[in-house]
Amino acid sequence: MPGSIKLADVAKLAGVSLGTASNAFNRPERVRQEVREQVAAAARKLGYLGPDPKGRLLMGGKAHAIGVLPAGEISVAHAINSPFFRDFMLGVSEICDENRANLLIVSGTKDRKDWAIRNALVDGFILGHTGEVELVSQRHQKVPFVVMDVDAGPDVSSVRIDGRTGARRAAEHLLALGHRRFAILAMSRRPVSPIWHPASDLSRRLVGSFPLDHEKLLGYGDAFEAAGISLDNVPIVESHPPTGWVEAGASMLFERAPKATAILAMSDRHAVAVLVEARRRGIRVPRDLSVVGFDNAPDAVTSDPPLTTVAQPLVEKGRIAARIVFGGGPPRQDILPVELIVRSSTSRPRRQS
Amino acid sequence: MPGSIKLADVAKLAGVSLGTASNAFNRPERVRQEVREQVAAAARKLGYLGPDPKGRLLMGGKAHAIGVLPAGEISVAHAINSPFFRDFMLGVSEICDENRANLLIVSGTKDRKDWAIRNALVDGFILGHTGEVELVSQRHQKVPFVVMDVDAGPDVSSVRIDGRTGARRAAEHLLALGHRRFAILAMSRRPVSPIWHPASDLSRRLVGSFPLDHEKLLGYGDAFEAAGISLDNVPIVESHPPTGWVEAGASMLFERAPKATAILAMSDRHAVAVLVEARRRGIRVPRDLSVVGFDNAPDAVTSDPPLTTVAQPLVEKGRIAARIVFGGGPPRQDILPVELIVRSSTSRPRRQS
DNA sequence: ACTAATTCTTGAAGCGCTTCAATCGAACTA
DNA sequence: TAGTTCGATTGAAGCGCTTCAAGAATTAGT
Repeated sequence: MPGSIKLADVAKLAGVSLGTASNAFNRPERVRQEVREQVAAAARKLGYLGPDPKGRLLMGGKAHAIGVLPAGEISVAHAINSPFFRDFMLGVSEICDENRANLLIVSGTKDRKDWAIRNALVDGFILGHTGEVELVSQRHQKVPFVVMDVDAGPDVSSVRIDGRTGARRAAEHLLALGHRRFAILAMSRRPVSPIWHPASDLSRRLVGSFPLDHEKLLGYGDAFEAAGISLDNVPIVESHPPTGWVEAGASMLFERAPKATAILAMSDRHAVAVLVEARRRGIRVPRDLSVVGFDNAPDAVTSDPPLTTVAQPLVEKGRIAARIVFGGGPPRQDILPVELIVRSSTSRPRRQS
Repeated sequence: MPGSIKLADVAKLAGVSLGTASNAFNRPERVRQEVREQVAAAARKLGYLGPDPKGRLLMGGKAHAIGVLPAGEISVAHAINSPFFRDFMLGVSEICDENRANLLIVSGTKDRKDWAIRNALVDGFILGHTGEVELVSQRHQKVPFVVMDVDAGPDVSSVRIDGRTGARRAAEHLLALGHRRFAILAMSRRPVSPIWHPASDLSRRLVGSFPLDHEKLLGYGDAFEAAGISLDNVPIVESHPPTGWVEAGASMLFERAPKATAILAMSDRHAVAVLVEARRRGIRVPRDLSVVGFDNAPDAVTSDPPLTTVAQPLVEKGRIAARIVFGGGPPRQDILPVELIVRSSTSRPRRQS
């Protein structure tokens, strides 16, 4: 509404100065009771609901909100739809509640994120693992922020997990069960259709991945190597969960790597896709095929069969990240532990090798 | 950072006026290429990332975000955890993405909501069905808003469902199957332990409910009446889902209304709690007990057995609400259709009456 | 070459509020 | 009564940016 009442109007009607009116609202104790009531009365009469936050903000005020940018180029809708994100946000929102702050979810492609980082009205940011460009620009921002799942150096707070160890545990588990023929369903962070990587130089393997995804690959490799298997001989399919192409990725895996007895999936979302696709093809898990996921997202428990997976403390991760943003202390780098959780999607292979 | 660079600094270094510098960023076409580059260069040199949104905001700018206040007194964490809310938010976020806006989730108790409504930096609000006090104060706000699931009169936009009809369909379905002994697990919006309503005056039945919940009660009543049953003789337990007391509510229902052959649950969350509690007690659904939910939230499909429920178009509801906020047209009141979906949680009662 | 029509820039006036040094008054000494 | 105190007000100076009328520079028109 144009010409809406402002604090000045209230002050005038109450017969006090602007400053006093402001105090009446924000520091009542500094204003005589009588005057306070006059101001309140004037406000009521004019239908004034209190100082406009826009004005307050400018003068060094807080926005009472922190922003979260999900990882990768995904929409808010996709983010909310992801069990991983949801658990993470649970932790974040818990701390927001504690700090009486709101939660702003920002999304979209890189361009849009850059824009958002500069324009969002928040007191701090939690950045889903994001490229260096954004990091650099962040440096100059005056709001605290934390990056997830990537080491951005000692000047930047980050919270991540030991992905390499986690992935190694997953592969070791399968090796211990006797598996020797593997396939990997890898994470892509870009919205493209599944990519088949038959056997090639490691460094050129994942095209749409983030550092964490590479770490996982290395972790699988660590375990393989100890067992005398070369990661370079393990087929890989890379696929992007939010767009729903992950089922196609699982399908591609079955088509092109039919001899694998065990599949290492870089997320539970990927693993569930394998489960679904396996059932569609009449392949029984874990009898005919073992599958191990990553994250221990909520759907790892509800899937059929429940997933053997590498658990990361998603909720706690959210809490820590949010605390860092609110706390605003010196930069710190947290690395959270991971843990293999064995459920029912893995077993010995039917016939050795 | 105190003393951080501002637009004025950039302007000075570039040797142009403040106004021109502003235009260089916001309306590049109005500035000569050469000058534009000077400004850009100056900005780069100073590490200036573009106009601070706080300043922009004041001069009638947009916050590029809309706020969502979940219904009832719940935390952001609880809200995110609710499948109902998630589906709804999916629709909202879709429209936010379209409008390149962010999504602010506000939560908490009434006090905090009032505060948030006045202070959140957003261009509009979606209010989970909320009491009149908040409505009234909203009237004076200058941002567009829409209320969910409650008719707030012709001056206020609202989106709701025909809860009464939906509830009637649910009860009619059970009646048609031959059920005569019912119990209702009702919705409470307040974080209190379950409340037992044996048989009393209708108007005093639900203590922590919202209008929609009352509508549902009336809908059940409509069906009962047509079958010669009085709603007043149907036992009711009222419970609050977010706090986890809903399982206790289901349990209370089994304790105090052991003879019911069918349970009408006001949400799928309630219905699932009944399912869980039934299994715990060795009561088989639908053989020994029929259960019908409400909402058709995601978990209605994944529950065991899948729920017979009254579907409401949750995602679409979110879309419509968000469009109203962004569209900002004249107030409108939408009523969305509901539809009974029969799955496997209902069947004929084992022995008549 | 000179005026008319354009395109660019400028400077100043806010946007709505908070802050803070300075002022005012009244209650309190001595 | 004059001199202190101390809390309650005031007034003006911003916060960082956008806007807009008005002026300057450039281009077009004849």
